[in-house]
Amino acid sequence: MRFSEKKIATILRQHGYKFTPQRRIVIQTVASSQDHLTAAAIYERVHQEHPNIGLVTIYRTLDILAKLGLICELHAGGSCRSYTTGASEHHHHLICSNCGKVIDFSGYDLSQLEQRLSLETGFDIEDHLLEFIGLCQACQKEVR
Amino acid sequence: MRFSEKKIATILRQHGYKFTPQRRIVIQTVASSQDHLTAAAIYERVHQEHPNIGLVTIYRTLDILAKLGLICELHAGGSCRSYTTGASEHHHHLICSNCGKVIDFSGYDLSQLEQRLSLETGFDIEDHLLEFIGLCQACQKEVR
DNA sequence: TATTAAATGATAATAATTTTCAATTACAAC
DNA sequence: GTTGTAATTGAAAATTATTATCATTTAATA
Ligand SMILES: [Mn+2]
Ligand SMILES: [Mn+2]
Ligand SMILES: [Zn+2]
Ligand SMILES: [Zn+2]
Repeated sequence: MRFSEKKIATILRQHGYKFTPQRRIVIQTVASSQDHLTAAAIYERVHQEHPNIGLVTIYRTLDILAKLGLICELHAGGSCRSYTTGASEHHHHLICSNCGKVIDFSGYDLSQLEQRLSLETGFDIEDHLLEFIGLCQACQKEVR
Repeated sequence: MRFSEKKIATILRQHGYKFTPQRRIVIQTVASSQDHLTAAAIYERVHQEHPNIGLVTIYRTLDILAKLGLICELHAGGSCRSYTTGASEHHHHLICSNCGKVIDFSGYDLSQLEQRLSLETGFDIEDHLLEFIGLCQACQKEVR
C-alpha cells in the first residue's frame, strides 16, 4: 500500500503533528525516488528547489515519518540510515556492499520466530531487521 | 567455536596483518566481556591498563577483526556498531531499544532464503543481519 | 480572527568515525 | 642475530552524522 499525500496529512494530524509545506516537500522528494536515500541526499534534492529548508527539518521530518511507518528506514552496514517510501507493506532488504544498491523483497515471514523469542525471553518485540549483504551482479565483475 | 589467542595471531598473519601487542590487548578486552561493546567502551577499558593505546588503534583493530570474522559486529538502531567475541558460531540478535541489552540466539537458518534471493537477483550474498528490536522485561515495567 | 502548541531555521554542540603523517615496530629474509 | 621493509602506531586534525537550543513563525482549531 502506498499513501496518498492527503492520507499522509491525515495521519500526521491524527498523531498531533502539523502538515507543513516543508513536510510536504520532504514527502514528495522521498516518494519521487525509487532508491533508498540518506538524509543528506534528501536534503540535497530538497535544497535545489527550496534552499530555505534546513537540514534539521529533514531529519525531524524523516524521524516522524519513519516512526509512523510512512517511510521505511534502512540500517545498512557502514554509515547507517537511509529512507524510502512504501514502508507500509513490510519487507526486507538485499544490499550491495560495494555500490549500495538496495533490493526490497517481501513474503518472508518471521512472526513465528518472533513469537518463540518473545516467549523464551520475555521481550516485548516491536520490530525486526532482516538484511542480506553481498555484491550485486554489476559489482561482482568490477570488484574482481 | 572460540578462537585461542594463538589461533587469532595465526589468522592475522595469514592475511598479512601483524600481531601487535595493541591488537592482543584489544582482543583480550573484547573476549573478556560477555556483552556487546562499542568501540568507545572498548577503548575505555583498554585505556585503564594501557593509557598509551589510542582510540584510533581500537577502531582499526576492530575493523580488521570483524572483517576476518573473529569478532561479531552488531548494527543496532540509533548509534550503530558494537562488538563481541564468539562470532564464529553464527547467531542473531534480540536487542532492547530502551537499555541496549543484547540477547544472542542461534539455530535459525536463513540459507534457503539466501539461496533463493541469490538465484532471483544474481547477488553474490556474503552475509546477513537478523535483529529483533523490542523492550526487555525490565524496561517494559520502567517505560510504562 | 484569535489562541496556542508545534514547527522552523540558524547556530552551536556532540558524537562517531576517518584521514594524515612522521615515528616506530613486527617479522620474514638473509 | 642483523637488516630491510611494509605494516602499524599515536597524535592531531578533519569529516560526517546527528542532536540540542532558542527566538521566531505558523498550522490548526475554536
Ligand atoms: Mn520482516
Ligand atoms: Mn543468520
Ligand atoms: Zn553493487
Ligand atoms: Zn531493556
